[in-house]
Amino acid sequence: MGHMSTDPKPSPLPLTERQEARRRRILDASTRLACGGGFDAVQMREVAESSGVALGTLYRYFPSKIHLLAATMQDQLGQLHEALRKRPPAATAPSERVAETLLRAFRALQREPLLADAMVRAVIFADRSVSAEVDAVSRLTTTIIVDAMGPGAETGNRESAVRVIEHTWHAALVTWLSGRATVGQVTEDIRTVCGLLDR
Amino acid sequence: MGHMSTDPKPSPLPLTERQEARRRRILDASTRLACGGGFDAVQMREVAESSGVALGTLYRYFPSKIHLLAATMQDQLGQLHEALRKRPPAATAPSERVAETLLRAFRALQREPLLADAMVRAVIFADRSVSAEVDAVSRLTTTIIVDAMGPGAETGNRESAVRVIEHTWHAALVTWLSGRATVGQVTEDIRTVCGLLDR
DNA sequence: CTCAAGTCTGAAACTTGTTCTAGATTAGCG
DNA sequence: CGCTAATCTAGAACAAGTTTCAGACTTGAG
Repeated sequence: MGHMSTDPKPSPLPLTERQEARRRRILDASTRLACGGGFDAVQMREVAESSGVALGTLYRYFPSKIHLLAATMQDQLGQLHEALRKRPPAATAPSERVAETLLRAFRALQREPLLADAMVRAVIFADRSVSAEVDAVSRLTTTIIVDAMGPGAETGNRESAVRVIEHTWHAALVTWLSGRATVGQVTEDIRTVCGLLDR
Repeated sequence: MGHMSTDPKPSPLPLTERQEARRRRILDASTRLACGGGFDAVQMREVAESSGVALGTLYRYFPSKIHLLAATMQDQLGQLHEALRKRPPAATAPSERVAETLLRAFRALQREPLLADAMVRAVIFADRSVSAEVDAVSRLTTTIIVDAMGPGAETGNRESAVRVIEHTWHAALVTWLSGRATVGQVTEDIRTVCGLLDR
C-alpha cells in the first residue's frame, strides 16, 4: 500500500512560506479555542485575532467556520494516522484490529472532548458547499480503517461494511458528545459494528 | 408490545385549545418552509410570520431553531409510525423486516429531501441543551425499529445492534443529503447493517 | 364582573457568521 | 529600483438566531 502522508499538500495553489505559516497559526488557534470550549468557542473573530490575521484573511484561507473546522479535523486525523502507523494494532483478526484502532482513537478524543465536539459537529453538519473537505476527511478515515484491517484482508465486497463502520463511528461520537450515550455504550457499539467484518 | 402513539402528549404542561392550535400552526409552517428550502429556509422570523405568531411567542414554544426542527421531526416520525403500523413489513426474518421498514422510510424521505435535510441536520447538530427532544426522537426511532423486528424477536442482547442501526441510519442519511453518497449506497448500507441482527 | 397573573405582540437590541470596501503591504518582474 | 497585481488589514455593514421589554390581550379565581 502506497503512502504519501508526510507531504499532505500537492495542493492546487502553492503557498509562500509566510502563507503556510499563517495557515498553521490559524489551524492552531482553531484547535486551541476548540479545546477550550468546543464548537461554540471557535468564533471567527477570535480565531482571527488569536492567530494575528485579519478577519477577511481568515475567510480567504477558510471560506467558512465549517471549512475551518473540517480542515482542523484533517489536521488532527493526520496526526492520529501518524501515531497509528508507528504502533499498529496487535490483534490478528481484521475486525478486532479495526475495533482496537477505533477504540484507541476514541480514547484519544476523550482526552480533548471539546475539540472532538467542534470537529465532529462541524463535519456532520457540513452541507454540499463543504463536500470536498468533508470528503477528504472521509477518505482519511477510510484509509485508517482499511490500513487497520491489515494486509491480509481483501477489501473486495466490504466497501459497504467499511462505510457502515464509519457511519457508526461518527454517529456514536455525536451521541456521546451530546451526553446521550456513555463511553461504555460507544465502546460496545464500535465492537458490535466491527463484527460486520467477520463474514 | 404496548403502544401509546395516538396520544403523544401526557406532557408536563396542559395547553389550551388556542395554544395547541398555535403549536400546530408553527410546526406546519416549519414543515412547509423546510420542504421548500431545507435547513437554511427555516428562518425563525419567517416561521413566526408564516404561522401568525410573534417572534417572542415562537421562542416560548420552541426555545431554539434546533428545538423546533427536532419537534418537527418527532411530528413526522409519528406520522411515519402510524403509516407503518397500518402496513407492516412483509418479510419474516427480523433483519429483513427492519431493512424493509427503513428502506420504506428512506423512500418517503426521498420525496421531500429538503425536509429531511432540515430535520436530520438539526437532530445530529443538536447539543446538550436539546438532549431531551433528541432523546424523544431517538426513542421513537428505536420503537419503530424494534416494532419492525416483530413479535418473535427477543430484544435481549441486541440493544447495541439496534443502536448501531440507528447510527447508520442517521449518518447514511447525512452523507446522502450532502451529496457524498448515492441512493444506492445508502440502500446497500442499510441492508448491510441490518445483517447485524442475524446472529 | 373584576382583578391579578400569565401570555402574546411588535419592535428594538444584541451576537456571531459572513461580506464588502478602501487603503497599506508584499511579491514577482523588468 | 520601480511598477503592477495580488494579498493583507482595519473596520463597517449585513444576515439570521436569540434576547429583551413595554404594553395589550386572555384566563381563571373570587
